[in-house]
Amino acid sequence: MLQVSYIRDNREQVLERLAVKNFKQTELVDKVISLDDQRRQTQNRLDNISAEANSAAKQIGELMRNGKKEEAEGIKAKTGAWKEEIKQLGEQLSQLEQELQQKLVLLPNLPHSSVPKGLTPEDNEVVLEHGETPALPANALPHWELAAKYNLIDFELGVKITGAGFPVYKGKGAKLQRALINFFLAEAEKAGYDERALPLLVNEASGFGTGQLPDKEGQMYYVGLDNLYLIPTAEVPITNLYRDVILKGEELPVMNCGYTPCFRREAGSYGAHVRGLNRLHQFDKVEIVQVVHPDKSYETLEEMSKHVQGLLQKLGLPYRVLRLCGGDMGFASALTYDMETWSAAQQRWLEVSSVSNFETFQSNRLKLRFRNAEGKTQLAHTLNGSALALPRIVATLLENNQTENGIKIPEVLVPYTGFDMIS
RNA sequence: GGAGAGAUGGCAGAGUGGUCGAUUGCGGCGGUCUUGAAAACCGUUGACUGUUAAAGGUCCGGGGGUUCGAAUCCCUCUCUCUCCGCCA
Repeated sequence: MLQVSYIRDNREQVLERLAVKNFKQTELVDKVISLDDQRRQTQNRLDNISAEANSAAKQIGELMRNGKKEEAEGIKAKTGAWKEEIKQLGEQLSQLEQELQQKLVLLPNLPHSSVPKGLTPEDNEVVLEHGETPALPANALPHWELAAKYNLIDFELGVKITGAGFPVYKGKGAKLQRALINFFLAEAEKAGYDERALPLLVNEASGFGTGQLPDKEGQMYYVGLDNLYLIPTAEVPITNLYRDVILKGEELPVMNCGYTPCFRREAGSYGAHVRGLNRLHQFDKVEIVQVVHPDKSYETLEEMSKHVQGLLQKLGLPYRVLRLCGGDMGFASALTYDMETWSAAQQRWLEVSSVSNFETFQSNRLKLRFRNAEGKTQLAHTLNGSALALPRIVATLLENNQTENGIKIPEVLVPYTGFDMIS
């Protein structure tokens, strides 16, 4: 959520930046400003009358105590008019505040100045490519066939238990999952992230804090009986740990990581591009989150991107880094890097991580502040990234590392899997 | 699922109609003392809004009501805790 004071002071710039994000409802900006004007005016009138009423009430109290009942009655008679007006202004005020809030949550975050213009994934900027595309044997298979051939994943069993998009991992397939999770967590810990094990169901306030609610509830599974949502990413519970918190300056940066399953409804997706592990309703992911000083957040974003790239390098996967264009970015993000690995058998790039700086967009919703050098409270910046999401990593690992004799496990994983070959 | 209790400042915990944004303790910060530290003592210490700065306004779980005046009385919702039951 953008800060109203910022919108007021930087109207032109806000409109310009929203255009980069391809945001059309620019009239909302002026609507917000005019609603805020009305809000301020009403607040001001209410404050003045309240001040009068307060002092009258005090006087009455004083007079009563001194036994001057008649004088007190005299003042009492004058208070009736205020009462009605205070009530009316109060109602107006909360009405205006509500309307303002409703408009405000519709505005996406402003993109950073380095964000390229553009509408579709084609307009994303390739920042770098790393690693060689592996040469596969002539009879190379896509991962879903490899998974069946080596008995690693059973998609049909998942359908029986739950439905499409909920695979069952078996044997070495299951072990590989566990190994990847442990490897990612160990790497995150080495990089300074403190692990959290988290609730997988969150309440409405948490959904609002990170920007999933309102408006994107269709992407989450909802447990209506208890009014809770299954998390689409660990970002939600981790970042919300700091909701309504004022951190000490020296507590920054906060660095947390966590492994969770993630649940996404992905309504309406179907077809070949979602086959196998390419897109699931439930998948495993290790997430990294940082809460940092506003001066440091872009430095931090680069550092987080480097961390994710380090993981891909250690796994020996060819990858590229994209700077997302305005049209392809998330609602809450100011700058996002996507990391994609090359899936050799499918001959396509698969997104395995997304690292974003939200600046104050989330912290404003979360009321996540820190005490700055002047001792005043200030909104902190929040960032997060996948480090990493498992299914597409598994897909590329299987495809890229297939040989005549089976699938080779990257050396760094062997201590975690206990085997170096799937055959 | 049944019964009961409760929700107040970073924490603990007073406050049952007026001078209460709120006693006190702990914690935090600053100081005195000390070679240094601890102890002791003194001072200070909520958030939001508003303003050049002030003044002023709002906030004692959320919403509504009574009253000139509500942390305090009434209604309602939500949440938490304890005991019993069930259970990993």
